[in-house]
Amino acid sequence: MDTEINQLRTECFRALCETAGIAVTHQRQVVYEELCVMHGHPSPEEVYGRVRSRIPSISLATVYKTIHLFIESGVFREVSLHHGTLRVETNARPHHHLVCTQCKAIRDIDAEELGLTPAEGQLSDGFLVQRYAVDVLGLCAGCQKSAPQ
Amino acid sequence: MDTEINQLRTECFRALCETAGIAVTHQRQVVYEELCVMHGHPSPEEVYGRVRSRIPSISLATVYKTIHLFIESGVFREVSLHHGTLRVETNARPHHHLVCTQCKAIRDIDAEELGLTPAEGQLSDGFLVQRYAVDVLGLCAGCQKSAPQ
DNA sequence: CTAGGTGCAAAGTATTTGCAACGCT
DNA sequence: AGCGTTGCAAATACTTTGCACCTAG
Repeated sequence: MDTEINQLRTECFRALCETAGIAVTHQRQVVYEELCVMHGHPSPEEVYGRVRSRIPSISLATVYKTIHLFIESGVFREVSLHHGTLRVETNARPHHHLVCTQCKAIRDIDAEELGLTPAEGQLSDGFLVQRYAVDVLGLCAGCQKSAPQ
Repeated sequence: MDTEINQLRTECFRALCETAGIAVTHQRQVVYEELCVMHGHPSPEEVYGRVRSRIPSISLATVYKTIHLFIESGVFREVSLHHGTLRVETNARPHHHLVCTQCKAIRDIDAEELGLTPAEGQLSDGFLVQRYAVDVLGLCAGCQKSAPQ
């Protein structure tokens, strides 16, 4: 029976919503619960598919709105902060990215300046490492001033 | 005068195309040259905008095709391998991603298992680090077998 | 000469928005 | 009761595709 664990999730979710200052609705509750039990990195469509089996009348737009709300509130994260459109890497030097979580600006930082030199070769499960791409997430100087908190 | 440097780029580009086994066309040449002088992480639209000032008749579709060709041939990279659609991170533990460059599959790896613990705090330019997101790019076990080379 | 490349327009996918009805607080 | 939330349909953004014509090799 998942009843008890869902009961627990309901409590957690109410608390989360209170903190974030948003309303607790049945749709949000169900999207939250389904996300909690989904593994991997589901797309809005996949979430929609599962949620619809519990709330047949829900719309995809609501799922999108809810996911965005969760991300803004810090309840969940998105896999990549720069997923919007195709972007070409024009910098040929080995480098990583400073990504501002506020304004989404991306700045390059030379690999050696960042000083991260992880192990090469084969990982335990047979994954063959080619290279590392590091996103350093944080606040750029500008956003630290404008959003002091 | 940029004439000389462009002359040089023309040479480089011909060599690149030869290696990749693709034809050298005026459109590809110009897209290549513009990408070389653009900074940051341009979108196809931005590239189109610049290229159009030199080849007014070029179509956005050609720019897309050309960018994809460049990426496949390894002439340029894309900023994020998982930019397609919004994906929700359901794994609450601190972790990073093993991304297969062949089949695009993403697997989680615990942060401590990867053993990468970079410095916290403030970077030289005032960027305030919150966390690191690492993509380990390579070939998963399956793709190593199917594409031995 | 011919295989591959281009431009156009149309189609496809992903996501957002305006608005009337509805439900939480 | 009032404002935020929902569902719908339409709009928008981004990207791909089919096809006739063109061009590099």
